[in-house]
Amino acid sequence: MPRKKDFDEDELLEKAVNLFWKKGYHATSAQDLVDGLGINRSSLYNTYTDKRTLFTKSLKMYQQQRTGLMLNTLQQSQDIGETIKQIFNNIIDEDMADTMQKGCFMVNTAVELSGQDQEINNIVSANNQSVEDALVAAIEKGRQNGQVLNPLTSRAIAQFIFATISALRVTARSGAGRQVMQNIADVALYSLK
Amino acid sequence: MPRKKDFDEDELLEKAVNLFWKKGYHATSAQDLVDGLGINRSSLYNTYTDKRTLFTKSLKMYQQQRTGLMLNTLQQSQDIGETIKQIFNNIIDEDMADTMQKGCFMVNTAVELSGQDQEINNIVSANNQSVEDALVAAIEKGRQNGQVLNPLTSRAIAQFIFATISALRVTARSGAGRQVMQNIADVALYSLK
DNA sequence: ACCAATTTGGAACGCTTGTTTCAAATTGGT
DNA sequence: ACCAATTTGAAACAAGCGTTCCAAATTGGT
Repeated sequence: MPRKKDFDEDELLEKAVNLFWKKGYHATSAQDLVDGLGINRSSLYNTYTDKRTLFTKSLKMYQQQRTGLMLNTLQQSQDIGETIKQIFNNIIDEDMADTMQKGCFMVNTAVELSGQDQEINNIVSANNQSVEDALVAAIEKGRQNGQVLNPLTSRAIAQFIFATISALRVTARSGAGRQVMQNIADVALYSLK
Repeated sequence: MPRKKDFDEDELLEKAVNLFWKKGYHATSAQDLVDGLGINRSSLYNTYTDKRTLFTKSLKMYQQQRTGLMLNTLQQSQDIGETIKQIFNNIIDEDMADTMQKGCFMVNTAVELSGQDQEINNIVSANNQSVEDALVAAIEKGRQNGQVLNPLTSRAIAQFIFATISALRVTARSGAGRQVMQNIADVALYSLK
């Protein structure tokens, strides 16, 4: 049998995530990837097929990790107000800790590519839908426990919360400071009361 | 004296806006611009210097037109709730009428480039600030007229409204339908009550 | 009608893009 | 120790990128 790869595929995929996340698909060149992953061109191409496939794999890995965390948080929610506040705070802390202002890989990709690439549009849409559905379930549960007084539908509120999350991450990517982020989250939370 | 240009610079600039708006900076090639504007390469380069300059001019034109309209609307506001609702509805109508799902040129650009290009970052930041300030003024006025019960600061609310506008346009760019857009706007408006 | 200024068209530039090729190096199994 | 499979490195690929060049065409002013 042959020799084994002397690098870890997933570890490299994580590096690819960060490269694409920072500069987007078009602005990240094959050379950037070779340099950033620290492997040879050949290895890159015979491991990940091509740039687009590597991008797709990167996006899927990101989605599983990040969205997975959020779905868990929502499923374990006991107090919907606290849960949403916690989600907002996590986002704010993460974005403020990121010196590269990367924002959200999923949102960035949606803006850059979802109008021009059907497969990527599907990944983005499926992700949005799963988060939205988890939000609906958590809000519905909170409503039954008397935690939600807002008379609008749970789905409408869920779509609003999701939109606010997107907005926070676009805001962070544009270089806003913590106070702005906190203000947006505070006003959004106020609307749930 | 020499012959005059046989095309209108601003008219062509508007075409450039639409091209960059649709596909973004990196994905719009010089060839796309030549085809889309319908002029020769030479004319393009000796009129607009280069691709980056053309992009910058396009972005500034968009900013003056769109933001100008919004600032006017806000300055003439008599009922802040109605004004915000009207702004949201205009955005929804415009986005739903756009078969190309272009979203907002300013938001798209912020996501694609503002982290990597200082000059463009400045244009985006200045734009955001002017809209935010106009929102603060209009909210402040509404507050004095008893139209705003929300106890949070006018600036916080302004930043939230601006974020919601961004979110609406990212949502539209991702391909969402009218109902989703309307739901987001409805919940956001509820928070002003 | 002519001159001078400017635009125009088309070819060509050098460079970077994403991708492929292939021989050499490496390694596990027998 | 050898074979077979696989990875690796470096060079090369064609295609497309943004940009420049220059001769030809066009036009206003005198």
